[in-house]
Amino acid sequence: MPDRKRVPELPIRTAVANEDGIDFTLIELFFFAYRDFTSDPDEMLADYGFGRAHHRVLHFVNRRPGLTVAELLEVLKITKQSLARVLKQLIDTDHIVQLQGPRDRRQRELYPTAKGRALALALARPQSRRIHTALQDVGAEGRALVEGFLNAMVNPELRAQIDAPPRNHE
Amino acid sequence: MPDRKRVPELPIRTAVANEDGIDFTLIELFFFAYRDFTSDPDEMLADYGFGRAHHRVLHFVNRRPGLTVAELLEVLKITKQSLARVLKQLIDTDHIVQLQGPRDRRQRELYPTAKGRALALALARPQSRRIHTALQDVGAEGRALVEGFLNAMVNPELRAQIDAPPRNHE
DNA sequence: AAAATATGTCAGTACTATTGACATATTTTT
DNA sequence: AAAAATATGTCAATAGTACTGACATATTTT
Repeated sequence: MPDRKRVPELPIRTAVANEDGIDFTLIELFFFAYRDFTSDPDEMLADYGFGRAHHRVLHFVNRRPGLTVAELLEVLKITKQSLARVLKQLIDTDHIVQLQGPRDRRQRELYPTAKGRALALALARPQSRRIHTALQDVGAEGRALVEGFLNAMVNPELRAQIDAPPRNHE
Repeated sequence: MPDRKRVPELPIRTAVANEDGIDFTLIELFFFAYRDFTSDPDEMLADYGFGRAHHRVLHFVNRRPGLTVAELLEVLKITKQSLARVLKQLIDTDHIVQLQGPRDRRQRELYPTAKGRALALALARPQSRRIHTALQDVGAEGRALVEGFLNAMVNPELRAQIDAPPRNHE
């Protein structure tokens, strides 16, 4: 009868490389790049008692002023319960205002205030600077290519949403 | 005497574009790209009762077998209390084993098991496929450029860490 | 008038992260 | 040899972001 006690599994001492056609290099780089990309605004947000979720809401409300709560949930892919606390805080602190929908009065259109616009720009500034620097390192023709790459990384179903150009409202 | 009651802030109805030299397009794309990039493994991990943190630990232990707990904390930039639960679960489920450091017996070297290696590869597969497809859309010469871009997005202090090629241990 | 929709809210839970405090084993310094 | 520093582990409390499920209200559609 075999030993049913716990046999320690054997350690594998060889590193995974880019084997099996798996691109570990870019997987890892993407992780580091995104982490550092979000680190600058994260630090600034802490001063307001805000987190990354507030940034995202603020970003999209500034990009698509007048979007409804439902549209925002759709873009962010979160539930309304998750949004509730964050949105309430942004409204209470006068970064965002809600207006009753003109056609459908059940809807709440979301707009940034001057304060909310200013914060969104302040948060985006270091991120944009980082991107700009990274693109310089890569040559001028790189921008279109990087944009194409990032775009192709997004699920196809969602691309329509993204391509929708930010519009001014009413 | 001015009204001290709450005056509703005025809504701004114009969308932020890529004004002030701020690259909102790429900021937004980077957000969507990373979200979808992590969505495939996230779904798989749910089947194990694991989260994204488990994935990251598994990834780096497979990439740098034999790294110590302190080295792992340094790479992930989290605290040992955050790591504790996740690492314990991975050890209890035989995805990772700990060996006493040969030189310094206080250290715990972390190694993947066959099971842990298999899971790491399974999680990386859809991510790699996504990257591969995105690169195809962008042309063959694009890969080096994308790698350069992502690399330049990382904080310079950390680049040494990344460039350290995954090594086989002992 | 009834059903569907848009929003808001309450309650409970999970995951990942934090800080602070303390314990143990081991190595380094004095 | 004793003291200090280091590597790891663990306990407790807290925060931020997310989830599901349930229910309430106002409004629009059927």
